[in-house]
Amino acid sequence: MTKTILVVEDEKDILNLIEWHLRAEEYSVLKAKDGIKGLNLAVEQLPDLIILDLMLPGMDGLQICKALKKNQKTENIPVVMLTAKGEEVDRIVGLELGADDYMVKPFSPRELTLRVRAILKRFDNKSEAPEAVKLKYKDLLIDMDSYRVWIQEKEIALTVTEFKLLQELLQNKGRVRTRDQLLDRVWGYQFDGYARTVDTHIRRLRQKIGEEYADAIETVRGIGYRFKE
Amino acid sequence: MTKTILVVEDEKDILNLIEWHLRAEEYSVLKAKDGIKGLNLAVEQLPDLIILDLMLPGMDGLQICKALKKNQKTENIPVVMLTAKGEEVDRIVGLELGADDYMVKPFSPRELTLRVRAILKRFDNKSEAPEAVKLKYKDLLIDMDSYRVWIQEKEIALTVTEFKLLQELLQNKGRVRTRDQLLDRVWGYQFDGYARTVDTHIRRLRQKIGEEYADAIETVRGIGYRFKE
DNA sequence: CTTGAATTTGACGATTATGTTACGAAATGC
DNA sequence: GCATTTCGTAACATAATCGTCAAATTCAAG
Repeated sequence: MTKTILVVEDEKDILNLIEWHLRAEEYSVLKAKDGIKGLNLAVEQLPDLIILDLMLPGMDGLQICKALKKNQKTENIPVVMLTAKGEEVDRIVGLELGADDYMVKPFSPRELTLRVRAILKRFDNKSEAPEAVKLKYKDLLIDMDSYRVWIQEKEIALTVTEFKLLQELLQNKGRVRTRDQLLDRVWGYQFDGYARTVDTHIRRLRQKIGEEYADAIETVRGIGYRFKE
Repeated sequence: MTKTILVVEDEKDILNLIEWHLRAEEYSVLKAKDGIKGLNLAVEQLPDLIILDLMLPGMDGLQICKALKKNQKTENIPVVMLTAKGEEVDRIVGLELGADDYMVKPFSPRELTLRVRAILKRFDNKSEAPEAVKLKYKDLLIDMDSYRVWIQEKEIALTVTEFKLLQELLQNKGRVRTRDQLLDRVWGYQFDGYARTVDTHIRRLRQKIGEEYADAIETVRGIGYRFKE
């Protein structure tokens, strides 16, 4: 679970400094001193994050970034761009080309590690979502990307609430979700409505998906609902 | 079971406002007006949640947070950081240092109490979840996640009360539970029914799980019941 | 073996949780 | 800005579950 970070930087001292601080934070570090090597390493090792100097021999940071974002394998790896003071004009360009953050040299080690941690956390969450974009139960298929549902190839029109409810139940197939849990996760914790609201939506959902699948949403009396395993 | 919340905030008005709203929600409130006192109170009283202003005299929110997370006794207490608008830069830092949520002033009382409730719930679940979710005795298997019970792969339909009763006995395999204990733990301490009620449910339970397993629930005359080791 | 207490058992009415439908308000789309 | 959809709530219907009671049975002690 320890994260790997690729650092592409031609100035040896800075490279080592960064490496040292990242290792202190228990990250695994890969190093490259020019753009070509950096790009190759990135594709081979698929690190969890890439720190990229803007000015590089061989192939500069912008080009590498562009290349990374074009490659399906690497397009989702977050990139932090390092720029020297005075290169500020290029900031926007760098971000537009797909970099996810930047830092202006000189930066403090503390700033670096905080930034890295923050970005990794952000992308962790991101990558959790796309994990399962599609859920299935028998011939019922739901696509979390497009918020659509099919039963035997035929699309079923669900409202957003119904969709989320179905998704939440299906995602936890076999586990009972209490009404409170469902309210929290489908409606959001800021909603303070009645638990009966859940019932009503369960009812509508069941109606729309037809008897066979309606029965798959089991009522656990006194607790809540559960999608049949 | 009423939760205690420590509020560390130097502005008297805000402190009282927060206190008032939390009390309205039946929380027990501790107050501190500077960081040092806050930290001491936290360690002494071990509240269930700490609301921490970022800007404080004596010792600022970040330092306190850091200190709390270093102390084994307090490291698992959730912290909500309060930041004034414009201090947003510190958000990440605050969260990185272990705060579990933050709120930007000014916030509405409603937002506060909802947030508090959500966080407490989240942490409640955390400490409950890692418990064993499955119990076994011979070919009898119970799954606390789905509230289901099987005997030799065949599912047995139990009501929630029966399920909890079985679970309670099985969890304390070999130990005798008095009827009063069972009433407390299965029905809840607020229930004031007769001990005979337990008998009836034991009866129904025994009936449903079949002779072999019925016999595993032993009657300890004059005391209560015990699940055979 | 007798006896009283404890437990088992079955029945029943009460209670409670959920299903169902309807309706007005809010959100959404055109 | 109007028409339509979607939502949350309430009210009622239905069904599952419960707690209590009382009679039957078992148990243990003498």
